[in-house]
Amino acid sequence: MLLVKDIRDNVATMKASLTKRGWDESKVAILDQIIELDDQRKKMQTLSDAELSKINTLSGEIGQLYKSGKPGEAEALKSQIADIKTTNESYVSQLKEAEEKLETHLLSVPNIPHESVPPGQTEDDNEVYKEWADPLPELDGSPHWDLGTQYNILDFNLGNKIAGAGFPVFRGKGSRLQRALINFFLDESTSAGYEEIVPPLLVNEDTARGTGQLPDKDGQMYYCEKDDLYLLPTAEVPITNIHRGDLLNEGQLPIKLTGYTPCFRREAGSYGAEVKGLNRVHQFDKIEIIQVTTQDKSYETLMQMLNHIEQLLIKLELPYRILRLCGGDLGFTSALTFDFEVYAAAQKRWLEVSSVSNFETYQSNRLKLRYKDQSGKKHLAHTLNGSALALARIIVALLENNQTPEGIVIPDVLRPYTGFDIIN
RNA sequence: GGAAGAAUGGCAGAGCUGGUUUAAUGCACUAGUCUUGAAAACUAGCGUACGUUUACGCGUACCGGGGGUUCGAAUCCCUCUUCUUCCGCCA
Repeated sequence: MLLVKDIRDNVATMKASLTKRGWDESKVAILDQIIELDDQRKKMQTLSDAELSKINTLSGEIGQLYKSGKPGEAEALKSQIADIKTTNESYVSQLKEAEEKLETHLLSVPNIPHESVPPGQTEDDNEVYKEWADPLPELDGSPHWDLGTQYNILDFNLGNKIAGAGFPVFRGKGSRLQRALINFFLDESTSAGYEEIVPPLLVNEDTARGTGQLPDKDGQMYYCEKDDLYLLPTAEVPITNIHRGDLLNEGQLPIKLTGYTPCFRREAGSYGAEVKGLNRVHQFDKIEIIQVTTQDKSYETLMQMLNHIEQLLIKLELPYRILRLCGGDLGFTSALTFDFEVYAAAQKRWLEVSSVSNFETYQSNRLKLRYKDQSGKKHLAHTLNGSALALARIIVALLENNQTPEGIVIPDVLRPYTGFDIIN
């Protein structure tokens, strides 16, 4: 959520930046409405406060009058208060109305794109930030869904039977590969200084609101109505909320957290090759890295995280490229996002395996996550997160790219974790 | 799942038979005095948010969350949440 103060100070530049998300003149006018609503809110609060102040003063006098045995005069003051209350009720209802509208308006405005974000509507307009320099692997191998069946490591029909489409079952060496990747990624995170967290997999409404999944992505989360809990779509949600409401000292920053969780996504409306096999599923495993930083360090931190993720792909020996998302493809809450894609050689397509974002103060404003600088002044923190990495599609690339007539070759770096060097 | 009790500022802990509570007191913290320095002692300061003011300041709200009674609520009532203790169940 944006801050009204920032909107007031930078209306013109914010409007210009929002056009990168494809917002036109009529849409950016909401910023003017927000300022007007805030004016209204302030006006009504001032009026209401004045009435409440009168009531407080008179109530004190009534107390004194009763004490000094003048109940008659006290009664007279009571009737005065009744009138003041009537006046105040009108102010309060106008105040509440302005506050509610202001909140609704603010929630409907996405984060302001960073200056480096390219304009554009769709993923085709994303900027290739780093291209894969070597030639891409060329092979006439099987797609991963066939390999999964061939080696009996991945079973989609079984998933259908137990849960439904989009819930794959791993077995045997497939399961072990999964566990190996989780442990490898977590070890890499923790040795880079991230504290490992095992969070709850179900979260309450306040938590989902804190990181911005609510109200924006309501339909994407699984929801347990009886208990009013949401299955998490990403570990970002519970882990970033660890510091919701906190006032930290600058010395405690940066806070670096990591965690492995399954992720649950309802993911409406796609078809064909896009969702075939493991390309898009309702449940997948992901290791997330999260940082909370001071305002001046966050972009430096973003590049650090980008580098961390890049090293993982290099160690796994997978062809990858890095995209800088254009305004139209940028997530609602993000100011700047880089996507990592790996090349799946059999499908001959790029698959997104990581997304690294700087949310600046957009999340911390809702989270009320602040820090005190050395002079004691309070600032909203900057929050960042990235996948390091998402498993399902990494497995796709490993299976498809590393297939040989003898079997699927496991990259060196994973062998201590799998305990085998080939799946056959 | 059942019963009883509890939730107050960074921490501890009064207030809880409704009206100088602008939430006592202690600890912690910050600044100063003293000291070669430190400790101790002493003095002063010390919650959050919103509004208002050039500024000093002033106003309003906040005692787990929400609602109610009242001229007036930390205090009374309702409700939800969490914690503690006991019982039941259980990996």
